[in-house]
Amino acid sequence: MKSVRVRFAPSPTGYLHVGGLRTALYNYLFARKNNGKFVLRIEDTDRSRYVEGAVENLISALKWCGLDFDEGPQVGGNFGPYLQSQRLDMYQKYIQELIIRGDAYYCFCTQERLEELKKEQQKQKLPQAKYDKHCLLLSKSQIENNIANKIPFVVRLNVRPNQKIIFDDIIRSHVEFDSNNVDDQVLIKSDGYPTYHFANVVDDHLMEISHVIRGEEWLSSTPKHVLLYDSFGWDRPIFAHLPLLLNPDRSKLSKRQGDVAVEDYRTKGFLKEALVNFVALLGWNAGDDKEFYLMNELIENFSLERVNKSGAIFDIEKLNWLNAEHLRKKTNNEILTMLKKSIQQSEFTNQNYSDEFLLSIIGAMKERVSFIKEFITNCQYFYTAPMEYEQKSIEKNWSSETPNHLRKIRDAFINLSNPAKEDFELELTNVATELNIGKGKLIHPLRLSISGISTGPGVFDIVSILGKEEVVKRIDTALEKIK
RNA sequence: GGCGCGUUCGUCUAGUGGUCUAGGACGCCGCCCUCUCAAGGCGGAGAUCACGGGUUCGACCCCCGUACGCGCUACCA
Repeated sequence: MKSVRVRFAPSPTGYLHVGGLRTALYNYLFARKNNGKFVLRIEDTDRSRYVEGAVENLISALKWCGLDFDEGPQVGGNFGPYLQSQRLDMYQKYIQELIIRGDAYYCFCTQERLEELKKEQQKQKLPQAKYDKHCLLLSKSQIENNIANKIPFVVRLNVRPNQKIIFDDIIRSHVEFDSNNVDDQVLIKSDGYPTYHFANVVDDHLMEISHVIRGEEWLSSTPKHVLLYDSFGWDRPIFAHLPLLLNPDRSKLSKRQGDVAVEDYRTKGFLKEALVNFVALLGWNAGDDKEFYLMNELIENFSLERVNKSGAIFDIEKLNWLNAEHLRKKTNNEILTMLKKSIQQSEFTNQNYSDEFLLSIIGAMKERVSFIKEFITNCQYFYTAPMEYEQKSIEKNWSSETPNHLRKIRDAFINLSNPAKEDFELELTNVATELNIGKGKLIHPLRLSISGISTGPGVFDIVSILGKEEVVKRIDTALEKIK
């Protein structure tokens, strides 16, 4: 069997789209699973759409996601260059072959004539607007003359009528087109650059790509590519056209309806593990109930045969859940590193917290957060004393007796030397017994006093993390502030 | 309009002719645990398997048609 070589071939229009990420990921998984090569090729044949820095962005987004490629820009390889704009001479060479063979031809039609043609065809209600092969009739000398006179031209694919174009697709199985419905696609543009359709075929062949795994939007133009392979006498790669990623309204996933760039999710605080896991499951599953995957598990289990046919809506709720799942699977030390980074970007950037302190927060909050930043936002009281107290909790838990109760707790705490969590709890239990009231009557006001809110880890966890001095101080403050 | 592809709970999906009175997950609701909030456990609501015809003893699964959705229809990818 031919060795597996796949490619991700984005055009450098700015950023890595999550749909692009999924295409890249499936290519990557397929390559790794089959001990093949994953190559990155940049499809920059449209000079008008080129965005400065886009290639670098693409590569860094790919890398962030953990998709390292074996060949491509920056890393090189034996099949380069990997930027199509640097392969122009190769396209020239191959287009000549096609022209000589009559499978492609020069076309000197002006934009105006083309537009008129289209208008006319629409007026006649022709089933489809196609180029009319007008320039196919040009004689050799006319062509030479035009070229000599520097009349702009394109080169078109010469599609022969009344042919069935049939190809197989791993995901869609058998697909059939009638050549009468295939337009004489422009292969070389008037600026000398190839179109996607031509460059893609030449490059995939030259780069010995074994499997073309790409989005469904390419399915309709695959007959053109097949015609090209056949004309050159090249082996066709195995095709696999992936279902599209959709907006909540089922249209093709786009900006406007939320974030589409991998970078957006990164800055929002999503873990790369969660994004990759989530995107992998959009259109693929192993056939069992497993939903939590690490990259190596995806590689182990992935197969193109189990990719779905229908488009999938990008549902952020499930991504959130997966993010929490992945976060909980991380070690506290891994989280510590991320938390420190997050603190640097927060209002507490100037504070100096010990690793030990932060680690104890992580231990207390790990089950209660979905995002790293929530280790700060969901429990600000660990970083700064409460400025205000949740009104609802005051109404519910604060009575005229409460100040006296709290004073007793404070006095009990203050005498403790080097107390552990259990010591605080014991003292509070004693006070409750002495007062002949339930512990809850003490716990809730205590929680409110030291945290300002009514939710969070066990109150004794908070107390021991904050420490005796700080807790006593906060109780005093609360006694003053809460009337 | 033409061509192509698709259609199972709100969403992601399992399902390859009898095991489906359709399973799981997210989300939602309830209960348990409990000092709160989570996490966890248990349970619930939620899909006439787009619709209509076939084929078959039997169809979510096979065939045909219809509807709807999406994609392509560029000298963009």
